[in-house]
Amino acid sequence: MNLLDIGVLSERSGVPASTLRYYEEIGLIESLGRRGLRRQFGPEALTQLALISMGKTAGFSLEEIKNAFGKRGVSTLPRQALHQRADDIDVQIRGLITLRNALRHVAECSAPSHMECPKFRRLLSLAPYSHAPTEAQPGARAKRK
Amino acid sequence: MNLLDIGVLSERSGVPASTLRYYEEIGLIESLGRRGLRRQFGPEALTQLALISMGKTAGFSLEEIKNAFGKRGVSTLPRQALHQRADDIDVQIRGLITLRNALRHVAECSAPSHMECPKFRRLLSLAPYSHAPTEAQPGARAKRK
DNA sequence: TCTTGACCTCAAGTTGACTTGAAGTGGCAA
DNA sequence: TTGCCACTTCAAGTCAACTTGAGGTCAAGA
Repeated sequence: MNLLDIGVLSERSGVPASTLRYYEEIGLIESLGRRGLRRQFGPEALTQLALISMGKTAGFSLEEIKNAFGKRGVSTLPRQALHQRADDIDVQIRGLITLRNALRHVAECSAPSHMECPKFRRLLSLAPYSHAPTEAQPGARAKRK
Repeated sequence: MNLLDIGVLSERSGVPASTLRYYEEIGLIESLGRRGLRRQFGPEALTQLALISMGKTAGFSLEEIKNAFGKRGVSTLPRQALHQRADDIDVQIRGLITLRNALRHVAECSAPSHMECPKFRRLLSLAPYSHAPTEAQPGARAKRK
């Protein structure tokens, strides 16, 4: 059987072994057994890690990712909640498009202060939550390396 | 002049006053003066906060956001770095689209485990970094509420 | 003038997501 | 059989980004 040693999974996924152990500890992924001391993972762990990576990028906490996709690919969330997450991501995508355009603009515009550039301000007016007194963005949380 | 009291800015932006003070302390935003003790902000602060919010969503650290857009709308980054950021965001957008589709699929698919659903796996194969042994995603950092 | 309440400062605490370090284990090549 | 070394556990440390708390200040309405 094609089980992956934690070291191999770490190398293939780019996720440090210490992080994989941590993910297993909090129930985000599952190892299928041991060879000696070493954890062995199934090949689907790679897919799961890609999913986790994307979920983190989307600003979901590990707990939320766990609920949405589960350890063995089983979601604990009701359909409605999942669609809500998807809707949040749509909003986020629109924000990112605006941000990307703003960055490209800043890179090219020669105005000394972008805050005073009308084109820049028009770009930002398209932000999905630029006028939002409403609390908290999509899955917004702080980020680290 | 139409200056905003910190309380008003907080209410309009949805950002807690304590956070606004923190942002000023680290040089991310700037108050234009005081009325008594109270900080007064210019109306462009609202735009800046929208930008900060989007930058956070994109996974940038406050330090990076500061460099990219500056306190007074002045970037300290070279053009090339700004375009690089924009490129990173493009990658991230593609990841989010994949994730959104995966969530919608999970919401509708009746397979007991999505990991074994061929459609789900095909969806994920479109992830921009699903096979990446390469380090660190775009501006990937950890997130909080 | 007096009170109120929203602000102020500064230090310390919190949170999620890891990382690090010390001390131990076990499969495998020499 | 002996080393080696990549793994193991467990506790403690780190980091960004805030939040909280104690004690203080001041503008404005009663």
